[in-house]
Amino acid sequence: MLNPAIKVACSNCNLRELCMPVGLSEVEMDRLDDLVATRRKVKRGQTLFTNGETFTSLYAIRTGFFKTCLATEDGRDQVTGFQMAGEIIGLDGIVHDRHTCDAVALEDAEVCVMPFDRIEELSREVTALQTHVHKIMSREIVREHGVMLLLGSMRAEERLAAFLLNLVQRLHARGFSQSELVLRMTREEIGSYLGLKLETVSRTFSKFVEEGMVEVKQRHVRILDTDALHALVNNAAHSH
Amino acid sequence: MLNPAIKVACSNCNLRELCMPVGLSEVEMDRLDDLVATRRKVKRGQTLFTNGETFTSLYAIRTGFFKTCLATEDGRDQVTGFQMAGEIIGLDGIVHDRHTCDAVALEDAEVCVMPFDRIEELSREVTALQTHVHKIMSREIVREHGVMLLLGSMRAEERLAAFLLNLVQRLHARGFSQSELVLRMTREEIGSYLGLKLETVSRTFSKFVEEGMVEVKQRHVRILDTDALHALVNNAAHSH
DNA sequence: TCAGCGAATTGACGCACATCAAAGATGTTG
DNA sequence: CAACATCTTTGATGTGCGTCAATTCGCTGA
Repeated sequence: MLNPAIKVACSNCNLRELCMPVGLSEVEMDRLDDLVATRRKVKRGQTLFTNGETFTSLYAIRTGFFKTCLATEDGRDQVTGFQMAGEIIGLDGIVHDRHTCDAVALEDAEVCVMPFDRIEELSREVTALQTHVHKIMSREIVREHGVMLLLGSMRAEERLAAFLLNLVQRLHARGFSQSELVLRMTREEIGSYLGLKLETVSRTFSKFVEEGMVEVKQRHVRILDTDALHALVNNAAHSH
Repeated sequence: MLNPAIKVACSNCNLRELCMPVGLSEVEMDRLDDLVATRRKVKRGQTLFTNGETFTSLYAIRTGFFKTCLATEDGRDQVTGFQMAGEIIGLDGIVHDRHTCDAVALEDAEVCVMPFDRIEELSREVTALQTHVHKIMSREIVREHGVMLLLGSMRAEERLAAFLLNLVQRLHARGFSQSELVLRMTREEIGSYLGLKLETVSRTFSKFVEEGMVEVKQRHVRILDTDALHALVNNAAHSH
């Protein structure tokens, strides 16, 4: 630690528990510090990587907020996820050594660049890292299952409720409020993620406000009745 | 190969190129033969694993056809995928050492059971296997991105067209016809996967038949105009 | 302070798909 | 081969969300 200002290692990073395996020996931890080749800043609106680009690295988000989205030739556009500090992005590129979606910063951001060949090399030697990589990928698969459930079987209110609860839950895990959040994305981006049009997102917010479940002021959201939101998601009041 | 009737190894398996890495040395191939602990038969309608069950192994499908589905307490049910010979299932279980969905055989099936600890152990030593495992998981992530696009932005006809094209393409890769297929799942299961009701699936099939794009006799489907189906998927004729 | 602009809200209307219902086809079992 | 359960098709009707359009809000910069 001669010069902490320059060498900022994973072992000192306060996001460590989110990105890295836990319970490492000191030796292992030292080795993992080599995973991060460089840092990279991405300005709001800029892309971290884009569809078609050669895949070389995974990225751990240090600060900022991203969306990943799929754009098809015919002009369809689907947001496939929103990622925040401590989360890993770029996994889509592994299959074909080429990214298959765009990662766009929704606010000024900084990421740790982890060359994938280095990850593979190290995870052959550090079992905890190997397991960790597998779990990260599996977690992403399970998350997407949840999105499929949402898109395939929920109504607008249920989708938005699930979305809000998921966001606060993740923010809370990072030390933020359980009930207050600032949306980094537009109504249109929320809509794309949830398979809804922006007007529907807006109307659904308004409905939640009318019913006293949340307060909404532009992108500032305060959740007043978490239970009611949970009930919405779980009760599938489709019923007959 | 003293007793090929008993010891049926990956190295002899005709699905090898689908399940296993390619370009292995003979030594490596021999080692990979140890991956498969046992075989397991699953009768039609039976589950290979279920939500909540402890995760121990990945499964390579030898014969048969599976669906994976998520069931929520409140009675929602979402088919998250259909899997055929040569495909790997069980990846969802890795994160929490517990499966998060059900895998149900849609016809009598047989799978190769590959204990995951053994996979991890071997892939620390055989680089090609390590890469392969990563690619399989990444492929699943990318596939799910595609499903999100489908569920989030396509209309019924587009969804069904995409579904049929995907199925024949995978079947073709396994040596079957490019234009004929037998659906192993019900209209309801197709609907669940596509975020539609079974009646809509049935009606959409009927529409395709009227327009001369396919022939449908119950579960037997013959594709008459592949290009028309592709056009449906790509043209996003939402337009204005 | 005000102009300008993208984002968000709200309303009116239409449509794609869901829902409800009934009949027909298929295959399984005794 | 009859009897039954399951799956599929088709029709009639309803509705949640999309579409189109007009304001309104709130930020940014001159």
